[in-house]
Amino acid sequence: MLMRATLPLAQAGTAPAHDTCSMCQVRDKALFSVLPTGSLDLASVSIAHLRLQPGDSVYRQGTDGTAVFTLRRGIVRFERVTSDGQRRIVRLVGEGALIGQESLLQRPYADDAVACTPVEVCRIPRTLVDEFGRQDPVLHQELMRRWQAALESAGEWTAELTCGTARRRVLKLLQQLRRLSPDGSTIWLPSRLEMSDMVGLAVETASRVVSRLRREGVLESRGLVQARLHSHKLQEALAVEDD
Amino acid sequence: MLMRATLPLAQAGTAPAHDTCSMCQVRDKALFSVLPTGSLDLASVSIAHLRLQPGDSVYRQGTDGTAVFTLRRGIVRFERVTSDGQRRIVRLVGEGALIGQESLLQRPYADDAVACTPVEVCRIPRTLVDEFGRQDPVLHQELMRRWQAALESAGEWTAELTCGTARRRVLKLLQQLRRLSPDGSTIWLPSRLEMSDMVGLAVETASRVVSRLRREGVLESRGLVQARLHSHKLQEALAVEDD
DNA sequence: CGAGCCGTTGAGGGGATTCAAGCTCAGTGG
DNA sequence: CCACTGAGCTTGAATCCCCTCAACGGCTCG
Repeated sequence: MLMRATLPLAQAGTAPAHDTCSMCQVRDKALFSVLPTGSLDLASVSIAHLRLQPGDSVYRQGTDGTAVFTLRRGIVRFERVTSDGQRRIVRLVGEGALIGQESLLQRPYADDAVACTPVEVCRIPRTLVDEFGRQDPVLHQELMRRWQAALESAGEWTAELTCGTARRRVLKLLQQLRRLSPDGSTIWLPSRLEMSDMVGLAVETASRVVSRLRREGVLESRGLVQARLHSHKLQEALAVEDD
Repeated sequence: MLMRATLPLAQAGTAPAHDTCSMCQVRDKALFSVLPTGSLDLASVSIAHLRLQPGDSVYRQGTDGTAVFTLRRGIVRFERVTSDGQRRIVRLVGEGALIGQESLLQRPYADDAVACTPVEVCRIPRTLVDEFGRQDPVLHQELMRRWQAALESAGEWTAELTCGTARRRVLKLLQQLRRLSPDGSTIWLPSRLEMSDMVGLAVETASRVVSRLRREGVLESRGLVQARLHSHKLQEALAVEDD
């Protein structure tokens, strides 16, 4: 539930973050990709590398944020509790995403950000972003791009995942999950409870739909949290559903 | 005080804005509120003031945007068409909002932006924002704040308006509409079709719920598109609904 | 090995949709 | 002046999809 170990990369058995920023695996997707490589030596010092297990929070809604996070690996969900006490998952993000941007505006975090899969994030202090921002205004441009991407993704979530039949919603969700998976065909398969909170259905309904999709060969379970997804069958099923 | 603007979008005048920017009625809410008053004389020249009727588009999804808009009066909705051909309204904004920010990133508009009520907007060319941004970096800060506000509002829309019973969704929608109304008790009452596209229900269901709320005294119609809303009864009804 | 969690499946009921018919109201033209 | 028309709102009846309640099996873990 709480943030697990704040393991620097050094303790995790790899080289210290110090010299890894400039050769980061998600370097080209990350926030600082717009900066010249040289700047990153400076950055590495104050950036912490964290690992989280599924269910761990990156941060909690309402907390005063002092850092943004770059998602290096895994999937993170944004969730909040509605006024009638239901949990709703309002968006998912994958590798390369920047999360907790509101902290740059000195606002409290708007949602809970929770690891869906094993996750690695880089914790970037707000002050560091401010500093780089003063030096190189192009960083602001990049930040705005991130915000816009988040906004568009939120719009699509609302439009595609919150209406239509149970079957269609789940199919659309699978489509989303495929986009978030680095691997093309193996996806993270959320628990039925998580799925139900994403698409606004009862747990049992989600289970029924998934079971049927499995029988139809759209999906093959690979353990509890992974599945092999047959994209063409998915598209077929969606095409039928969409008329 | 208010200027007459030309009706058709294409030939909307630029001239009259000249002396109004610095004494704009939404000056303190608008994007340029962060700039010193003096700067605005410059701004007024290229800013056009437009009037739109309900149903008119501010801009269309996919269009290459060259301008952002400040909403001076009225309510604007963002809508898109889902892959199965349904229209979905994903967010509403009211007075003082900045819309079409994606144009600042030279991205096409993400949704259709449509006037819900009679609307007045100021069309601000991208180049003008760029220019001010170079002069005064605080403008970027303000833009980011706007993006974050939009994102949070989108999150709440998804969380509160897309699940639960029909009655609860409509009640929550009324709550939103009250927030968007300058007047505390008289709100814009969307058509049943619009409501159904906002909360993801059938038109008939929306109609049934609204009729019942009217019988219960939560709502009193004032013509076709306006209603008097009894806030305390609304809160009561929501409290019951939320357990 | 029992407890607890999660997933699955069945049965039944309820809320929303669908289909359909009137209704009001504004605009139109005879 | 008023019938005619069409669009939007309302309401009824029947249907269906999803929710709720419930039972059961597999799995992990103490």
